[in-house]
Amino acid sequence: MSDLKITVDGTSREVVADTTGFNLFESRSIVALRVNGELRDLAYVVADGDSVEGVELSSPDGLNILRHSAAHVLAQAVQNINPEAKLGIGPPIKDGFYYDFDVVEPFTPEDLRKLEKEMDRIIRAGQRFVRRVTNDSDARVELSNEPYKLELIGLKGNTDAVGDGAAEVGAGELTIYDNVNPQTGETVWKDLCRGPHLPNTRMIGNAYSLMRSAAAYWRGNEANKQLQRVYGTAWPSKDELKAHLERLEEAAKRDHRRIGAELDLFSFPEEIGSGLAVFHPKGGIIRRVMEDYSRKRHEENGYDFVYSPHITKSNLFETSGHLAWYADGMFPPMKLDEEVDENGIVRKQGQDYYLKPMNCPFHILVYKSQSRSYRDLPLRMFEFGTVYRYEKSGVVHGLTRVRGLTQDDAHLFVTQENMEEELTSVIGFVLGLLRDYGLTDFYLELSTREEGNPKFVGSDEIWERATGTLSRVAEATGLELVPDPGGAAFYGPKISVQARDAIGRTWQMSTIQLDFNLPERFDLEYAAADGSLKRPVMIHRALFGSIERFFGVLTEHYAGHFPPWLAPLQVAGIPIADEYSDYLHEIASELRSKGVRVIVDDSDDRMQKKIRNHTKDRVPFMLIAGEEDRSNRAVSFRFRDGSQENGIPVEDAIKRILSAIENKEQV
RNA sequence: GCCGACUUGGCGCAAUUGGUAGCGCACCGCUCUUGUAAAGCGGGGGUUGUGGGUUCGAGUCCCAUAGUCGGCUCCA
Repeated sequence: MSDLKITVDGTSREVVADTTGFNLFESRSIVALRVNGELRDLAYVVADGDSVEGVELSSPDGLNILRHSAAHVLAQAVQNINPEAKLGIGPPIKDGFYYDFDVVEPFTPEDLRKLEKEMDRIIRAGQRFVRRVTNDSDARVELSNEPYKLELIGLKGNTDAVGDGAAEVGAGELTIYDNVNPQTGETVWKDLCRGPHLPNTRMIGNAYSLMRSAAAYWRGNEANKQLQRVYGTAWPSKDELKAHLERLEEAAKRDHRRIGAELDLFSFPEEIGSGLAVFHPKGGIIRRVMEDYSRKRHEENGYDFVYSPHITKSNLFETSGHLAWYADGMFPPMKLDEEVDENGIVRKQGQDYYLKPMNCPFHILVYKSQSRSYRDLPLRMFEFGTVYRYEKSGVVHGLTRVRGLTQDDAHLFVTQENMEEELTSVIGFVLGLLRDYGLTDFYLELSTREEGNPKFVGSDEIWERATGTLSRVAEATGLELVPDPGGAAFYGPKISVQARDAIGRTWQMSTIQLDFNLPERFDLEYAAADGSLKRPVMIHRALFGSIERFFGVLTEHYAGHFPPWLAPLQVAGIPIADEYSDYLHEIASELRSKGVRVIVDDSDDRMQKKIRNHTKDRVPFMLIAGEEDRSNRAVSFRFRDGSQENGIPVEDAIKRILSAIENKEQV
């Protein structure tokens, strides 16, 4: 028997024929192989010249294999319980997996529990995952009862069309995985699948859980039938599963909708309508401080402040093109009917008025209100512009997806020559301001046009120039740059700033869009130095995106522990007993005279109760005073995290508070 | 928009098979008041999202509608 020369984890080895991954790796944490760059089952029989690496269960590839194998077990469990269920696809996803099924009755929570029991049984049975190569025609016969799998076979090789189904029918050979009973050798279940899988079901272990079920369109297309999707999570160990569930719990505690109610910041009265928020006094303070600071910074950076109405006749959005592309996303028009006199003469023309979904056309009209010269440019118009968008009922979500929102919107009119310079300064401005609000970890996304999609208007040449400019500017920041093909607005490409919050989630924040299209549609001009008329370029940018959304993101980022400069109540004075109220009131008036938001809690509650109340309210500074403090003209700090500093001289305490506010420090 | 679940006093929750709506917190009143996350007693407040229907009788069943939640699709 001739020896084969292979490389194992970078080291050359000679092995006998029919050697498999099982022979090469003893560690049970190796669950699959990477052979010449391709993932394979451990049962793969090595060939001469192969370069083989072991895939650790806890590696990203290993976790995907674990989760995808768990998805197969789920599918088997579903079909064991309901043989009529037809299989969709079942890929691994972040933290888990899902599998789609065509079933008559949607899954209930009780169904999920039953399915977990059945999965346990399958896992304990230690079924082997056995790869079998097949071909289109054989597979079609074998899977004649699985219409969705048949459809995928038809798409094989067309990676774009397969989409999430790549786990089933990726490039290369068509394969079926048989689940084999290790005792009898009998195939108990099978699924069209590219693999690889764990060697057997037992290795899935018990660190998995079915999380929820929901409907999902077949192959992600709204025009297709909805299948029932079951989501699960799976981990190498019970501890990791527990940690994951705790992370979900932590995220739920930070949910801005929950904190918004707890801290009395905002609400969505049913009487007003879905996606329409009211800000309560405490939320109002945070919002006003956010806005005030933004105004100040815009003023310092050469922006002009403009104002525009909330409604407009339809022609404005016809010219801009928004009505043609986004009429569905706009509130329907207010129709003013034509009035005709008794002779049939039109006395008053009929008109459609729309709530504005965008501010740009209004700013354009300001631009057009006079002849512009190159000396006027760049012209930077800023507005807290309130817009209304008819978001589909199913997508409205807290403050992050609403139907009425206020954008911190600006439109910059620049010459082609200074466009790049202006973009560079805008992005610096944006990042600096976001940092002031406490977000510090960013990356950029460059959204570009999708070739051939008619949604994108304007010439190829213009798109290339705009995209090239944005990309140079983005690269110059030194931040990580992620491409987003097809993500551009219909009128131009954009850079968006993505921020990571305190628990590592990313949020799309600011967008900066370059637009050659609207200036053309509105026939914008300026007189160049040589006297000729030229077309300016527009830059659209919103820094918060929408104030509502930014408010929501900051709430989750801080988990309601807003830094003192934003906190609705900055200082709460808590006397040990009634007798010390006056002393605290004295300190409070001094703070108040310096603009600090402060109260003294002289309610009937015990001091312990007051500490509890103001801690729950996330008040950054609690000032406690009793005899000891008063006689030393001092005060004791207590902070939201329970820590304390006692006997601080009043003057120092005041300085400390003022400086934290002034410097936007977190405490 | 689609699929599913949910909707009980300000908030969080209870109400066996359809049979007179309860609790905690909060609120109001009184009493109490010294050191770091809930003092005690008493009181008021809901007809169960809204509109229909079934029934002798509905918070509990049916239909519609609004809103919320979880997904899918979408996000200028």
